[in-house]
Amino acid sequence: MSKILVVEDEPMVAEVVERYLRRDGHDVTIVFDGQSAVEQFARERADLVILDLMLPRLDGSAVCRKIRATSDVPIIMLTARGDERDRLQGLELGADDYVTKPFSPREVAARVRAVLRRTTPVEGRERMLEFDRIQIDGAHRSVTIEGRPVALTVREFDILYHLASNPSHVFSRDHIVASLWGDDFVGDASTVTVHVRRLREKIEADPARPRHVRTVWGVGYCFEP
Amino acid sequence: MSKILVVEDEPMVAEVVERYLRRDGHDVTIVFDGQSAVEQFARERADLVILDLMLPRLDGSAVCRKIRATSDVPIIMLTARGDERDRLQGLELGADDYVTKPFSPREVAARVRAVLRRTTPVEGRERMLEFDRIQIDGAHRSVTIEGRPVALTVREFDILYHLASNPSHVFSRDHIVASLWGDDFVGDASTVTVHVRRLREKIEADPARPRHVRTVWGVGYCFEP
DNA sequence: CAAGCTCGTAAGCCTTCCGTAAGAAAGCGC
DNA sequence: GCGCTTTCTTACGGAAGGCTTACGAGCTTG
Repeated sequence: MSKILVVEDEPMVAEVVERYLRRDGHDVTIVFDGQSAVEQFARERADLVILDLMLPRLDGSAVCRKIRATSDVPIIMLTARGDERDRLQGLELGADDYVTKPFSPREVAARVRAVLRRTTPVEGRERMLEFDRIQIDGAHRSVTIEGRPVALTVREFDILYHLASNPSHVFSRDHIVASLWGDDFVGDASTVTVHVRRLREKIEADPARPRHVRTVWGVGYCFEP
Repeated sequence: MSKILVVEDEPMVAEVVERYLRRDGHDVTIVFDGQSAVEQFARERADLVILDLMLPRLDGSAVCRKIRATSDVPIIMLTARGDERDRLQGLELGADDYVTKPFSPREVAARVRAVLRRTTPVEGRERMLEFDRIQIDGAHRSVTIEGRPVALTVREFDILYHLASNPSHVFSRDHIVASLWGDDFVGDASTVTVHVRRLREKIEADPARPRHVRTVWGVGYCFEP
């Protein structure tokens, strides 16, 4: 789901938090001191940072400043119990939220969900794509062909929607992989081939001679109304 | 969305709160002392006031009283850390809710949403949703299927109502949790799964093959008339 | 206070989906 | 037509997501 960087010097705390975040499907990286945090963040941008204020080598506020210098990534601070100074410092530095110790890992996970919901904008690309024979409803994630509803899987729908949002434009397999799976997908572009195959099985009258999802030899696929 | 007046003398805090409220689509005005608050409110009525109790020139309780003299606008108090006296004073003065410092901006935003939900009656709320086989009465919170009344629990009804108010629109579990439980719910979205299961048990002819509350794999649930 | 409901959590099962690999077929240049 | 590359097709094991069930806590009711 999202890449989260946890900066916490107490291994036990870090571990518990990690477990909870992983359960929410996040990709978690842990570092135990401030210096490593900055380095790690420079190396690989996270979608959210959980930052303890008390850290060895480089304290939380400094880390926050350094990160803020180059990024608007949401930051959740872990502060000592209700310390007024900490709080002000945190807000001043641009933390998006903070949790005071002692905290429950659940609470942290909940905050993470809330912040992510807030910061990752709801997909605005939920258009309705209508053609003579085929309608693709982005909001409902449903497809009808000649009035008949067709059940597509997540991948199939995403591919169809992607292609159909630019009719007769040719997309390479690599492009499709990058758009739908993300750049960090380690795998073969041939996966797309299989999905297209299954997609055709569902939406084409004759899957062997596709009419809507055409193959452009040596290049990729394109959607024709 | 709504016009909100923030009365807070600490610019940093005010700014963060403002940022959060704006993200929720509100129209935010900030003033830094009590006297200005009263004047500003007289000049332009707000839909909600966020009021620090400790203020220069004219303190929060006085401001609250003055505003209350002419308006029923919802007021959210910001009080010093868990000070019992402050809290009582706040409620006594007619505040609708209060948040104790130190607070997270997210918490304030959540309270604002909650208060607005409470105080501004949403149009179309408590509607009567009628379909061929199912009638859902929002006002009486009752449901009939083929003329036969069905007893649903609070959660079950809320979920059904939520889904049915947008037929064939797909809602993710997370979305449902956020809408019905609120942002500050600490818990698993799988709870929804269980409630849906129980709901189906009551309204579907064959719960294993649901007709009305359909699962959209990898996405969520949707209601079909 | 006992009985009954409702709700949230956890655990195991089951279905569906996904990615890969490998051989078959098709398109291209010659 | 012949080799070569690209795409199609198929099958399969693992993973992910959803379903189901059970249970304890909390609340209400009698």
